[in-house]
Amino acid sequence: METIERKPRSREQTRSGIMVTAKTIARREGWQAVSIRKIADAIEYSAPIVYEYFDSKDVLLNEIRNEGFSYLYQEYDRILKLYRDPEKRLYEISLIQWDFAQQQPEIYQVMYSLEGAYCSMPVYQSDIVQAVSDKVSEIICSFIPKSKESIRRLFFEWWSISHGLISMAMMLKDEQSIEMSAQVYRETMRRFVRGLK
Amino acid sequence: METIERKPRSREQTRSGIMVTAKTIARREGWQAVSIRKIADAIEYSAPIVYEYFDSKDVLLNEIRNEGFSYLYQEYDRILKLYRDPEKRLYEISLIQWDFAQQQPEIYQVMYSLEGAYCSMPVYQSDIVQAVSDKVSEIICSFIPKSKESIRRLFFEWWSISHGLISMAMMLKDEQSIEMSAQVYRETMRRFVRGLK
DNA sequence: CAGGTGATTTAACACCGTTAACTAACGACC
DNA sequence: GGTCGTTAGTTAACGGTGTTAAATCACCTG
Repeated sequence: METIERKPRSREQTRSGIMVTAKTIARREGWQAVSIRKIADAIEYSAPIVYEYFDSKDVLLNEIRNEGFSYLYQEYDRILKLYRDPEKRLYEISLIQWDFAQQQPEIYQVMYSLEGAYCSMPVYQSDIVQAVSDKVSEIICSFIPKSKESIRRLFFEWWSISHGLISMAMMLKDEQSIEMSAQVYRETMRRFVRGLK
Repeated sequence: METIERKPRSREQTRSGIMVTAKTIARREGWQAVSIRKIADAIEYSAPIVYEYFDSKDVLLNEIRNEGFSYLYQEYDRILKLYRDPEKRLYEISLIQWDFAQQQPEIYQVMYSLEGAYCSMPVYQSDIVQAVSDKVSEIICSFIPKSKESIRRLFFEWWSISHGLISMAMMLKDEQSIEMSAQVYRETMRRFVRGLK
């Protein structure tokens, strides 16, 4: 039997409200300013309510991280349906990575524990991260089928180069124009993709 | 009559003791476990004493970060005296970056605000970071003299690729052998250096 | 009406960074 | 000797954190 909704919000609404609020505060004031009490205030509840939805702050951050990887997974899928050429595919996926980091920096930060957005759970223990890795690895493999080991190395290299340029651009955003960083990113990723064949 | 059990230490000794202790705790338990009180306990003083030496925790972390960049500066200098070939120079400097991150991960973390080692002060405002940047830029310039803008882009690219591989290797250290990461690092940096001429 | 049940809050604990107020020891001067 | 100022070091406190146990309140059922 469905209970009557006293509050105009369903359980799922409240849950996602907590996540949205956390991200909003993080975007405005940085992750280190995100506290359970501040989130509770914003959603007009008391602090312990947050623990009805998330076992700890750590799992809340982990959920947001997974949300980020999940979004990337979707977008990668979209690209795979749009293009057939492996070169085009990998390059477009690289661009998605960049755009994502620009448009939702607070999520990107929590995904890689950047700028005080600490999440103790290791990334690789998440299924969605594994799925994203597999998807990209597959594209690299479709380039030139190589040994599993080689594919793994190339994926590691692609991921690292992309992440390195993105995180460094974030770090230097106040002294180096985003447009210049974006140019270097595009050139570098294009060169990497070309170098694969 | 109870005597003072605390060893008489000079001001400079105490100061560096604080920094060493902070790094030791960070190495053992991670940066998020480093607190002023814990440091004070370890050096057998009360918490406010730490503030006699550092205005805030932020300043303390910034000092440790600068110490890290200062070490790199020294090592880069050593390389410049050892080799004349620009290609060799840049490659060796890349290797120093890697070794440093492996041997003193806690310092590397605070240098780039990784893994909860948050330091609010922006890196580029530090003179020593500027000096390190200039040194590497000079080497890149000695390769093929190009426009200031091009040098800047190449330095940004070198720094990002190196940092990307290092931070990703750190992140995946429990599921991907360091030796494999090191191999990819060496190959990638070698390829980058070769590509410059 | 009484009782139970689930949602929600209050109060508390043990920490955190940071600062003000206090104490104990020491040397200088009268 | 006694009084002062200085200094090193402490304790105690403030407002904040994540987290949990206990208390409260609104509602449905018997």
